[in-house]
Amino acid sequence: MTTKAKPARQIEPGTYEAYMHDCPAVALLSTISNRWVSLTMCTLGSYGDAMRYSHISREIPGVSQKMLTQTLRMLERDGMVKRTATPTVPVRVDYELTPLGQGLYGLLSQVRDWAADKTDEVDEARAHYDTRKTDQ
Amino acid sequence: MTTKAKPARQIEPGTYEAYMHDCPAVALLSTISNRWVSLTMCTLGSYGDAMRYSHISREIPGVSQKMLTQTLRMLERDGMVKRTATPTVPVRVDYELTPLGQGLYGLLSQVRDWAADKTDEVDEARAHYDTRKTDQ
DNA sequence: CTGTATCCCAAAAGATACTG
DNA sequence: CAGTATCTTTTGGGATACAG
Repeated sequence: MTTKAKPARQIEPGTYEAYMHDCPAVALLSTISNRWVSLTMCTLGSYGDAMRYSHISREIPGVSQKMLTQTLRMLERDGMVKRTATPTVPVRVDYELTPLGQGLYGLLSQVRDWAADKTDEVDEARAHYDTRKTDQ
Repeated sequence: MTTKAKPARQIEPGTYEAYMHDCPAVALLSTISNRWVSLTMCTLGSYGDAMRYSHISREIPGVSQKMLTQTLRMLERDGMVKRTATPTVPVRVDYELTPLGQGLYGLLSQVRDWAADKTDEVDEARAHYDTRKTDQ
């Protein structure tokens, strides 16, 4: 039936293959690996306290109201963010990281710091790449 | 990144505000915070050696050749990945992480492991959220 | 103030075909 | 094998209006 030498691939637990084919984990990683998600998590996490909607909005460069609301909803649904609405007039809504969200923030903040630290190095690599491509 | 003119706010260095308004770093963080970027980096990093194009392609669930090529190009340009073409027939191309890329992988792998570990907890949070929203 | 609801466009991504 | 080129579809995301 098959002409392939290896019809069924065995994936050993704990190997690199185990990660990539663990679809639920890949799906969650894909969800986290999103521009507005990481910026929102970093904003809430680095402030370290509950923030009002308008405050978050001001702190994230270029985010639209639609995307911020959408992202906060998703993070709330995933249990990363706790939303607290105070029924004053006008209404006041605060967002803060849950313990789960704080755990993720601990990792994302390292990525953020890495990015800040390596910005120059990456810029140089880009300039070098573009120069080579233009020259030849 | 920001198109609007910002009022001259005073931002103390080292504060949480310093991070979010350091636009080059935010831009780089936004670039990294991408589904195919993180999956590609995790695949290359966890394999720990050079991988052929077709090998990478097989290891990333659902990636199209267009997106994989585009992502690898971007990572190469940013200095994260080294591309080596061997002019055999047919051609053989290998990709591997640079030291810069390995540094980032060290952080992304932790995010990946976190995602694998917290998948169940996130699923529960989603189920709880959806139940509450349906009931009321 | 904090949203929700539309409309709409641009960009991202998938599918397919073709090539060195 | 490892792409490139082109086309189509889908999604992301901005603008606007409006409501609790």
